[in-house]
Amino acid sequence: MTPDQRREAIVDATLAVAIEKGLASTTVRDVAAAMGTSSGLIHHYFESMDEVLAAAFEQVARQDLALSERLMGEAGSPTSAMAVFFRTYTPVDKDWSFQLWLDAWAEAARRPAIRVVSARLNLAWQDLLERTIRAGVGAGEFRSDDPTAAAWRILSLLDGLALQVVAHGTTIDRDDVLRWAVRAAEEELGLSVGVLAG
Amino acid sequence: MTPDQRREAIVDATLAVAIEKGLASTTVRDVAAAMGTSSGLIHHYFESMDEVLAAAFEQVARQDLALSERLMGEAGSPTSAMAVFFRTYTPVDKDWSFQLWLDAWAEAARRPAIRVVSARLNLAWQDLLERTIRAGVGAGEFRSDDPTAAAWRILSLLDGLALQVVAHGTTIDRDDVLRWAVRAAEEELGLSVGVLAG
DNA sequence: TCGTCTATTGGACGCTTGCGCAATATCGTC
DNA sequence: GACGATATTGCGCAAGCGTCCAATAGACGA
Repeated sequence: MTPDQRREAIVDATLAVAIEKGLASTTVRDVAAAMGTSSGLIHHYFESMDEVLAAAFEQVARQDLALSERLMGEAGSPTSAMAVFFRTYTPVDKDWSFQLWLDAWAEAARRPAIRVVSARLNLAWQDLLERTIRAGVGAGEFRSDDPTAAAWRILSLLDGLALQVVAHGTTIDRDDVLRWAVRAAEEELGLSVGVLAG
Repeated sequence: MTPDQRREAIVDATLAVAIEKGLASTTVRDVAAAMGTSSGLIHHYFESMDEVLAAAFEQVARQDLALSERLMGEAGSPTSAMAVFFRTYTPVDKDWSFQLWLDAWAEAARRPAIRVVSARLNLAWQDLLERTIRAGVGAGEFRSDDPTAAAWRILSLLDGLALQVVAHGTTIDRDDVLRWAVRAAEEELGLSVGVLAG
């Protein structure tokens, strides 16, 4: 294995563990066991465990963003791009990804490395939404007098609702999140009810 | 010190530590040191550290809720109660309180005691909002075909936006949060622009 | 004054953590 | 085939954690 491959393997293994145990309780030994190697190897490629965790979080967050960005780009119109956004942002089988976001937000205030990554990626999501909204307004599909605010509102409402599902699991369920967020977005963008659903 | 006073002292000390170090990395020894007592004493009053942390978080969250509930109750109408809600939910000088919410949401998945408290208090906030909305609809001040969903949307949008300020500090600022959330709520409840502001 | 009950101490226990380090395996190069 | 570089091992270290417990201190009623 080349150094680059090995670094990648470490990040992948870290991710696999973090999915099950959470970012905060992922240990060097866990990662080593997941790779089938020794724990010392990880410190041969990374200065500290914090850097490993930050790299893992960044990878997952960037992959999710890249996937949504690609699928939204392939959509035929801003309206269907927005529908794709809702489907890809709230996948049923990826609670662990959102749990990583919760961990990151909580840790951001105290860990500069995490704050930088988290802020950059949140901004990137908002930017993706804002560009889509502006395109929709330009194409006459959406109506919005403040695309910046609209993008933040759509994103933050989804975050706030999804948070309830992932953190508590009992307050509201996944269907509520998607239904309520989609409905708010339709209102926000001047669309008729049901256009963004399904 | 009576048992009640001691319990209270433990919770207070835990809070003081948690505000600085975060809920997740507050240890028994930290709390004992903050009180100037031994660590064993804490386990004489609490079954586990999880319960201490949950009690500390609950104290802050219940105080905030009680304050909002009281002030909203003193408001003359559902509309002004809703305006009071926005002013009390986003206080300038209490970032640390919202930071504890972030900690709690992230830890909820791993610590049952925290999950229970966090879920209960989130539900209580939603319930407070839902009751206000229903009162407003009954009084002919609001328009809403689903007060439950409306309450969750208003609360979650505010959480999602506030999260950006507290976690990152750079993406958006406090004024944006209040302005955007208020605007969305006015839309949600069929109010004219500016009614909930100031 | 004595006895009892409880608050409080302070350290031991077992476990886990990130990290460092000497020893070993592996592999490309001459 | 030998050698040097480096990838990899596996264990040890010191520190930290929550929890538990025997011992002590102190207050209060009999």
